[in-house]
Amino acid sequence: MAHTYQYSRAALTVDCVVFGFDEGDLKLLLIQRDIEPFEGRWALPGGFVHVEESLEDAALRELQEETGLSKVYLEQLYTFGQPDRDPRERVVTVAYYALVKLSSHSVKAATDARNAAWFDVSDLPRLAFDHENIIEAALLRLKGKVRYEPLGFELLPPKFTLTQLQHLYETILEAPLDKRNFRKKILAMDLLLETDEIEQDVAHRAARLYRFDEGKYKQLKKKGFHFEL
Amino acid sequence: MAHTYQYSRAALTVDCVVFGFDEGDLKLLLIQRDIEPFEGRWALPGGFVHVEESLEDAALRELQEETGLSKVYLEQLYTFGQPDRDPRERVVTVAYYALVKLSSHSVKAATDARNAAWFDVSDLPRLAFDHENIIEAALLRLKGKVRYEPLGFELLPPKFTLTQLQHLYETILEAPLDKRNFRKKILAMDLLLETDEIEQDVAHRAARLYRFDEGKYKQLKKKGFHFEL
DNA sequence: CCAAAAGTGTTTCACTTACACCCATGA
DNA sequence: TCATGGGTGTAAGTGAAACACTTTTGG
Repeated sequence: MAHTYQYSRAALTVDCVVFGFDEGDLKLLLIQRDIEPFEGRWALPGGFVHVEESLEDAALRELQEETGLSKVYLEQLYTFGQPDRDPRERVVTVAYYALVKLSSHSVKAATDARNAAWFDVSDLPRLAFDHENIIEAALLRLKGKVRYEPLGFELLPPKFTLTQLQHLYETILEAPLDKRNFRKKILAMDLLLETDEIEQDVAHRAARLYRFDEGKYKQLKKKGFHFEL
Repeated sequence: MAHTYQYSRAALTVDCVVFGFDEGDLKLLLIQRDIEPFEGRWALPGGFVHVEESLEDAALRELQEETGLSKVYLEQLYTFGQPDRDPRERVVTVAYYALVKLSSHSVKAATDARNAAWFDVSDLPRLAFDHENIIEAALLRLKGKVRYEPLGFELLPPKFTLTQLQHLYETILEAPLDKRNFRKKILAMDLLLETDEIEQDVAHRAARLYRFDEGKYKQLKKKGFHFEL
C-alpha cells in the first residue's frame, strides 16, 4: 500500500493539558523534559500516537505512563500543526484537555519517576515547543465551556461545599460571584444532592457537603434542559 | 533525524465541511470520488497535508483545488483518528468547516472538473469513510456557535433582508423564531447597517437590505460585548 | 382589489441583580 | 466571646416571550 506521501509524513503526537483545582487555585500538570530539544524545560505530558491506537487512547496512555493518572475527564481541544512548531521535523499534535480531582491524585503525580509537578496556571515556567499556545487555548475553552456544561464538578472531590464550588467558578471565570445568587441558581437547577455530611476540621461553622447528580443531569438534558451558570 | 515511529506513521489529511445557504435550505458541498476506496461515493472535499504547509493552508488549498472556492470563512472543527476509519491504512484527518456565500460561488463549484455538487443537509447521499460523523459534528458545532458568534452573516450575501437572516437562523437552529422579537433583538445589537437599497423582483412589498458591520462588531467585542441570539 | 410579505408596540412574566444580617462553630 | 465563614430573603430592574394588525407593492 505504498503512498505518495509515505516518505515525507508528519509525525503525530498527542499532548494533554491537565487541570486540577486546589485550595482556590487552578493548577496545571507539567513534565520536565529529559531529552533534547528543550531538555530541562517543562512541557505538557504527551507523546507519539501509536499506529494502531485511537487518538483518545493515545492521550489516555500517555497520561498514565507519564503521570500515573487514569479515570480523568478527557476531551479533544484542538490540533496544532504549524510546520515549525518542532525544531526537528514536522510534528502535528492533537491536544486534549483533562480535568482531574486533584485531591485523590496530587501526591502520585508529583512523585512519579519522571519529574512531574503541578503549577499554578498564573505562574507557569518557560515551556517547550508551542505549549504556551496550547495552554492558552485550553484555558479559553475551559472558561467558555464551564458556563454551559457542568465541567466544574470534574475538578472537585465527589463531595464538596457550595463555597468550594463557587470559588472554583470564580477562579476559572476570573470574576467574583454573589454568594446568595450563586447558591440560589445552582440549587434551583436541582442537580446537587445534599448529603448529610459536613466539612471536617474547620475552625468555624462547618458547611454542608453536596454531590453532583450525574444521573439527574443526563435525564434533564434529554428533556431539553441545559445547564447554564 | 531517524525516529522510532518513522516506519509506521499515520497519514494526515484535511477534510472540509462546506456549508452554504440557499433559498431557505442549508446546503453542503460534496465531491464525487473517482478512485478507490469508495469510488463513486460522495465525500467531503479534502486531501493529504503537505509536509511543509500548515493545516489551515492545506484545507484552503484543497478547497481551491477541488471546488474552486477561496475566501471562505474557515475554522478547525475536530480531528478524527479512529484506526479503522480508512480501509487502506491509518489516516488521521483534521476536519475544518467552511461557510460560504453561496450566491457568488454556486455555479463555479458545480461545474468544476471534478464532480462537485451542493446537497441539502437533510437529504445527503451515502458518503465515503466516516464523513457522516464529521458532518454531524459540523452541524452540531454550527448550531451551537451560531448563537453566540455572528457566523450567520458568512452564509448570506453581503446585503440581505431581515427575513433572510431570520430564515437562516430558523434553518440552522431548527426552530421557529418570532418575527418581531427577532428584529428587535438583532437591530438592538446595533451591528447591522441599514442600506438605502431594497430587494428586487419580488411580487410584494420589497424589504430593506442590511449589511453586517464587521468593524463595529470587532470594536464592541473589545469592550466586552458579546453577540447572543 | 387581492395576495404576499414588510414592518411595527405593548404587556406580561421570569430571571437577574444588588444588597445585609443573623447563625453556628471552634479556638 | 470572638473570629470566621455558613446560610438566608426581598425588592427593583432588565430582558425575553407572547401576541395581531396595518402598510406597501406588484400582479
